[in-house]
Parts: sequence; structure tokens; C-alpha cells
Amino acid sequence: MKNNREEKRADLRNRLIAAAERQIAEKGLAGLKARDITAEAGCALGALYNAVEDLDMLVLHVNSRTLTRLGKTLLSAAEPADTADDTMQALAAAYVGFACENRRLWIALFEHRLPEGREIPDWHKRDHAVLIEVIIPPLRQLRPDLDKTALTLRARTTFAAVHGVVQLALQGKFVGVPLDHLRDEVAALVLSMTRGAQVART
Amino acid sequence: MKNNREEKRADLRNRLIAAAERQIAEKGLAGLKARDITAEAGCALGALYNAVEDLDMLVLHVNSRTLTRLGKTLLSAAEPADTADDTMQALAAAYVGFACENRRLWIALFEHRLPEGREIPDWHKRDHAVLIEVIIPPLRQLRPDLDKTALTLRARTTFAAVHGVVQLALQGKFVGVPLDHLRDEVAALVLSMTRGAQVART
DNA sequence: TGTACATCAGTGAACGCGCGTTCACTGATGTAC
DNA sequence: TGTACATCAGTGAACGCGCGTTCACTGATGTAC
Repeated sequence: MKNNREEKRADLRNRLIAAAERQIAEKGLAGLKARDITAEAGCALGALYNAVEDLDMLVLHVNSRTLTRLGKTLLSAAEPADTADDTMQALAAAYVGFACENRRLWIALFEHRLPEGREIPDWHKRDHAVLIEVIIPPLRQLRPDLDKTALTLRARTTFAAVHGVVQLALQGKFVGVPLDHLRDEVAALVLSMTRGAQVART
Repeated sequence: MKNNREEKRADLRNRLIAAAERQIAEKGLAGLKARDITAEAGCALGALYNAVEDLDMLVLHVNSRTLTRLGKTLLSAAEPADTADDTMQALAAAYVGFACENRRLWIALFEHRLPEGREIPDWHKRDHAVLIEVIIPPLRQLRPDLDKTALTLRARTTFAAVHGVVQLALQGKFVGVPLDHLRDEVAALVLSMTRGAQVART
């Protein structure tokens, strides 16, 4: 039965993705080596290229998995859904939490770049959408005056603002907020953005 | 005279930094090669290692130059100094402008990382300070209730929020704000942050 | 001012190594009859 | 059920190349007398 072969193929593929994920989580994207991955997955070096097009594609698969997990985290954080402000705060807090707990995987999400001229496949692009979509419902409540386009735009801006604070903080470099103040500062930022929104309505 | 030798050395060093700067501006940090730099600077490959410790150090010098230019841009943008809100808006707009006009150099500022375990030298760290310091005076006016520590912290957060929006937009990837809305969205973000601050005071 | 010597910037071929990717081969798995 | 054949996942040694860095050498620049 053909099925059996395909099953095995898919299984190895998954093991490779899992191995790559663990490697990135441990050493970061820059420390990812084909040999380490196949060793951990328990197959020969060449098998990687049978199961997957490329190291880059493998990374995209890892990133898609990370995005899916992040999406679930955000969706469940938004669920209790009191006021829109609370939802926004909960989303931001969940984002900070996820980024801190999955530091290197989360960094890989934004650090990875395909070599010049290579297009990101659609299946992967779609996985990013959740980051914005989850913000839209509470934002719509806060800003009923905005049309769909403006709302999406503002959702992106809101996301990017929070993201920026987290990124510079986790990068640990110069200008970032110290980690032990990260949560509070993000909360303050979100507060000002949501309150700003309410003021704008009046 | 010893001076003459030192002068020449310094001259070559400057040419190397200038060449590296141009290369980064053209091809980005990832496309930076020792051979291209020395070819452009008009010296042999080995001379680079006489004038400068390392390729990494050369990049830090370029980054310091970029930071100095950025600092000047911000300082002169803040100068007209109407209200604190206007100053904040002017700073953010200047930041967006600089990032757009110096895309790759600006990206290099945040992309470059020293190999594990190597410390960023102090002379370079200091050059980052301006990014935060320039925000502090207007922010102090907006938030006279904050003490020095909290003010610095909030300045970092404010910077990082704006930075995040610009970065995701210029990265051109998935979740970023489209470039033609960048200025407006940043302005809206800053408005909500400054207005948020005023509301918080009352 | 001139000569001998020392220093050191500058040269570029060669080194070295990391690492992604390929490819000829093998053996297990599936298909045909 | 058995036999011959085809397919294709899996193997791992070898390839290839990019590129930062070194190093023995040279010649210009500076110093001593």
C-alpha cells in the first residue's frame, strides 16, 4: 500500500521539523545546522533533502508551528472577553508571555529571511494573519468609527508597537526596556493606546 | 614625523569605514564582504586587518556613524519645540524619515550581532543613548509626575513602540503597516501615547 | 646632508573551515503477473 | 502464494564554495649617528 510509504515520509518530516524546532529553541536560528537536525531526528544527512525542499523551508515549517501555537495562546487569552480594553491588555500580556517563554523561536519568526528573490510560500504567509486578526474585534469596539481598512491598518500598528517594545527588550541590547519592567511598560503602552482611542471618539 | 604615519593610518581607516557604509547601504549587512570593502577603499585585503581589528568592529564603526547622523537629525527636529506633543510628533516623523532614507543602514543598526560571548565596546554603546535622551525632555513635560527612573523607562518604551511600527513596515514582511501609511500610523500612535499621558495626569 | 638601520603599513596568495547540497549506491517496500 | 521487477526512501562520503583571517614578504617612512 502506497499509504504506508507516505506515512513514513510524513513521519520523518515531522521528526525533522520537531528536531529543528528544538535546535532553534536551544541555540537560535543562527546556530541551526543540517547535521545537528538529522542527527537529532535519527536519519542521514541526505534524508533531509528528501523530506523537505530545503533548510529554509524547514525553518518556515518551524515558524508556522510557532505561529500556530502563538495564535492559540492569543485566542484563548482573548476569550474571557470583558471590556475591549481588558481584551487588549490580555492579548498584549499573552504576547509578552509567549515571547518570553519561547524567546528564540519567537525571535526566529522575525529574524528569518529567505535568500534574495525567493518568495515566501502562501501556506506560510497565511499563518501570520492571526496576529492581526485577533486584535481586530476588541479594536472594532474601541473604534467603531473606523472602517474595515482603517481598522486593519490600526490593528497592524497596535501590534507592531507592542511587538517593538518586546523585541528590543528581549534582544537585550542597548535601548530596550529591562526585562523585569517589560510587562508593566507594555501594559502602560496598551492603556495609552486604548484610552487614546476612546478620547478620539469623543 | 610619527604623525604622518598615524595620519595615513587614520585616513585608510576612514576610507574603509566609508566603503563599508556604502556597501551596507547598497546591499545590506548580509551582503558585506571584506574583499568588496577593500576594493572600494583602494587597498589590499590584508590592510583591513591592520587598520581595524575585525570586520565586526568595522560594522560597529559604521553603526556609530549612522547613530551620530540619526542623533543629529532627531536633535534638529526637536529644536523648533512648540508644545511637548509637537516635539514628540516631530521626533517620530524625523525617525520615520531617517529610517526610510537610510533603510539598510538603519536596519544594520538593529540587525548586527557580535558572535557569542563578545562584548560591545563602550564607545559604541554610548552612541545609542541619544535615541532615548532626545525623548526625555518632551516626555518630562508630558509626565511631570514620573521620577527620573520611570521617565527613562517610559522613554524607552515610547521609542520602542515607534521603532516597532517602523521596523515591521520597512521589513516589508507580512504583518507590517504598508509603507504609504507609515507616517500617518506613527503619528496616530504618538498622538495616542501623548494624549494618553495627559489623561493619566488628570 | 648623508648613510645605515629599524619600524611598520601595505600586499595578496594561501589557509582553513564551516556547512549546505548533491549523488551514486543500497535495500526495503510495493506492484504485476 | 511466489517470483521478478520497479520504485523510491534512506545513506553518508564527497563536493564546492564562499569568505574571514593569516602571514611571509616588500618597500616606504622614520630614526640614530
